[in-house]
Amino acid sequence: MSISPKIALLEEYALVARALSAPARLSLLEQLAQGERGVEALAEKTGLNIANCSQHLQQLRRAALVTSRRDGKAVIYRLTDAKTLELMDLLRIVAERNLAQVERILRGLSGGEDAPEAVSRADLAARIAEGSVTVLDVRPADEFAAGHIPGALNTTLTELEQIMPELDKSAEIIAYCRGPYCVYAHQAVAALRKHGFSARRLEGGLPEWREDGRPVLSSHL
Amino acid sequence: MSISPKIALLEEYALVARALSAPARLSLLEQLAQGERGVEALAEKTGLNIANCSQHLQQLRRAALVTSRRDGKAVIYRLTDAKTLELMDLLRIVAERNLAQVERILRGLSGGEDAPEAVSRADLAARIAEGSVTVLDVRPADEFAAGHIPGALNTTLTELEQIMPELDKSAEIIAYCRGPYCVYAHQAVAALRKHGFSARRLEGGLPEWREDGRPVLSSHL
DNA sequence: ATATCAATCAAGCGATAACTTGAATTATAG
DNA sequence: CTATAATTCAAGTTATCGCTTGATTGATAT
Repeated sequence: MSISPKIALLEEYALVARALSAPARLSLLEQLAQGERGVEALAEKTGLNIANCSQHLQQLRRAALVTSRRDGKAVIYRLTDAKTLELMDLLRIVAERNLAQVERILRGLSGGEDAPEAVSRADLAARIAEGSVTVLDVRPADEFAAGHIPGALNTTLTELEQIMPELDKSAEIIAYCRGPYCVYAHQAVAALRKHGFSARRLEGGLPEWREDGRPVLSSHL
Repeated sequence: MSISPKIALLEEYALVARALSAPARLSLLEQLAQGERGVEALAEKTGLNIANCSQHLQQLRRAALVTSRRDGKAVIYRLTDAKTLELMDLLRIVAERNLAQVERILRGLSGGEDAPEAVSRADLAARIAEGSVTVLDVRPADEFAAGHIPGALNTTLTELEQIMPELDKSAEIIAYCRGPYCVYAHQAVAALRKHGFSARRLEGGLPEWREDGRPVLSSHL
């Protein structure tokens, strides 16, 4: 005898939520938000064992949050559509608004200082146009190469201190990274402010910037 | 040694998703979307054991999707804010758009027939104003009493066939129930159409209608 | 205070999930 | 056709989840 359609529906909705309920899978989704990737590349970026990574990706696929295609012997995964991003974002918003623990972690990232408000993407676009900001891309070099905001400077957190002397102290620095789940920009802003720079974080990251239809530059194809 | 803040953040986001990953909890949220309730009432409506129900509610509270207050010896739960509804809705949208299984279930609810498009709440409001529709509330009587669309007729699915003769065949019937997770309206529309009525489903349910700021009538306070 | 009712806590059971390891597929290259 | 590389499958272990049962807490009413 079949279970009630009501329960069957709820099971399906729950399946989608369950796919989002493991940190490892959220991490994979964050990577995929940057662009499509193969299993091996995703495993390396997220620090997962390859078989394990593949299994997580299959769960995401079952929940229809990602899709895959074959390219030779590789299988390339990507986000199904913008709704996946919306879900991730809403999840984060609810957690940030209501969970004390999240606030504590974010405060910790900012070195105890009060972090300034993030800059909206529209504001950044306007300020880039008038040339009054330095844009800092705080992601690994390969992700920067795959696509970044035109005119952005690329640095990792560890290199940041070394290149600080070269930065223009008179212009405000806007840092961004992979997106709302990524903490690099938070940490970069904290480090810069500690050294006397005027710095803020971009709201969202490259995926959101791209989603807005704003220009993205790739170093090599 | 503490884990990285990055992972800690993802754990928190995952906690919210996990709270949404059990059909029982989605069912509780659906009930709470109707209005605040005590544990016992929720247990009865969802068919859960009381202790079990309490535990599920606590998980929802840990994820900040619901809040609770004491009222005498009772503990009253309610949705934290509209974001919780948004999350539930987005979950449903992703599942409906991308999961074949969901489509199959929904088609089954409509008795194999092609179900007509749902009516938007704005359209219904306009048509109520001009008096050209019969509004049907397909929820249990107690929920109807607690709040319903003014002018709506209340019936359960089982009683529907008996009251059909009293219904105006010339006016279109718009059925609604608890909301997008609820299947009563789907089933009522299917039954009505099978009997030759012109019937459609309201998009969303009473919680969404109320959220829009539209009038809601309670039979007793 | 004691009794009562609503809700929560605590312990135990079966089922499921995450991760690891090693084998099996699938598509290309030689 | 065989070899190789990328991915998936399968099996096993440990941990966690959902549910049940019985005891406990917290707030009223007698």
